[in-house]
Amino acid sequence: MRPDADGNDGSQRAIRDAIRDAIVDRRLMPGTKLTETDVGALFHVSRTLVRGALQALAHEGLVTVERNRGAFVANPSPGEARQIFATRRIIEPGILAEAARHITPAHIRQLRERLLDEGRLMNERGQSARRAEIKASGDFHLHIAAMTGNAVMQRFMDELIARSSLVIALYGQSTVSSCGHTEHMNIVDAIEAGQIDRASRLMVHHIHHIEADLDLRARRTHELRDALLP
Amino acid sequence: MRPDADGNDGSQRAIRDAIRDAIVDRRLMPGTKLTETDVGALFHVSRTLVRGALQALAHEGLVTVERNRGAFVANPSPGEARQIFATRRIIEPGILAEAARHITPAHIRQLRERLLDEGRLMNERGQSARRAEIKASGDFHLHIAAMTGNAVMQRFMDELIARSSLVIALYGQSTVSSCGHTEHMNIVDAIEAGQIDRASRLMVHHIHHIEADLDLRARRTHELRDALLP
DNA sequence: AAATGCCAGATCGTATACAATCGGACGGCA
DNA sequence: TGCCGTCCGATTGTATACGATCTGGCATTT
Repeated sequence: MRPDADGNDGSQRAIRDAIRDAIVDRRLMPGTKLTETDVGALFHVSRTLVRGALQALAHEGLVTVERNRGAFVANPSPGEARQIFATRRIIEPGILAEAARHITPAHIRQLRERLLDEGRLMNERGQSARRAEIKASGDFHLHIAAMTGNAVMQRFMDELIARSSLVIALYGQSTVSSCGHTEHMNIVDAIEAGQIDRASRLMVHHIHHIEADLDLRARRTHELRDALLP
Repeated sequence: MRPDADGNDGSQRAIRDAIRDAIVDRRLMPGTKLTETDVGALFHVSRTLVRGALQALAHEGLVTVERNRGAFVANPSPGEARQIFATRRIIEPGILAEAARHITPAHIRQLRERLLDEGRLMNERGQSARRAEIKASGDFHLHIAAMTGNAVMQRFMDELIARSSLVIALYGQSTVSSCGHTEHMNIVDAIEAGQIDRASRLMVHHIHHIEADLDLRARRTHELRDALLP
């Protein structure tokens, strides 16, 4: 089911995924220049493949490309961040309802296992634990999307979650809100109880809470260029 | 080579847009091979730019790329078509609600003007009129999405509408349903009356009707390759 | 000293070159 | 005749070459 319909073989795909992971994991800071030659040297490939990967990432919104200047790790503005979460609030309740129609007890079990891992991560401290926590939190939403069996939707969600992770890493307060985990649990409970409406409402609130835990007022840019130019 | 009078990075974008329009307008039949050299010759550019454009279109789902075989105009399966419309049914009611919060009388007037054009096209016969009608119908949905002021959402809708147009061109019956136009009018009426819930319901039904007017049972492929391989 | 003009290095945009792969045609063989 | 293996042209995948453009520093001017 995954013979790469994109047609891109390992090389370009591998580069794209590696950079994406690095961005989402925040090992690459927003605004970082992604020089084609340098990236190519790291992966032992030519600029051609790197360019392809960067263009794909630009399409996903994780990288911005400026003509004759190059590619940079995306530095989403607060406005962009709000749009991302607004989009999620529109889409995800619908996804939940659709997923509920296809759900099996096995799926529920899978979700609960995820939640256990999530809970474990929550109790750890440190950078890497926090990163893992952000990732796990996103995976929860992706797993629900996967249950719809709708590949189109799933691709949209992939993009939204990746960009959300970037935004959270950027604007998240150091005091991580621990309510996300319990909210996930509540959502699964509601799904299992067949209370889809309630689950959808919980999901909307949950996304609201994620956004509310960010500090979107102060723009954390020291790059005047993209602070002044739109 | 030529400093493209467009001013911006016109070359690759121009090629991509030209091919996209051709696909959505159905001047390029699904399954048509898009040989890099040939396309490049048409636009007087090298394969490099063509490849970029084709990869971008592949990302949008309008083109499929098979490794070592090349790019083809997408030939969406009935299953894919259903996923596209299912996604629209999930997203568009939410878009409608969001758009309603930003709407002004000027917007309503714009929508009504669109509808007049649509009505005019409906009364004409012939291939090109039908194509224009499909396009106008999609534009209606895109305009509503634009009113949300949410660029993320808008990009998703761009993709969904483009793919929908392709699907309609592929699987649409020759007897075009004329109810789409009146449904659009009813939706605008509901929005103007402030009955957002009703408008959303109408929108869902409308999308259902569009899908119901397709013949998604018989796969119209004579390409055994992609009929047999998943 | 501040501002301006100019040059050089770095980096990108595009074209082209070369290698890898595929698909069809041709011819041998049962 | 029909089938199968082999070869060749066509097309793609990747790398490299070369001109265009930007950036930053240095020298010159006021």
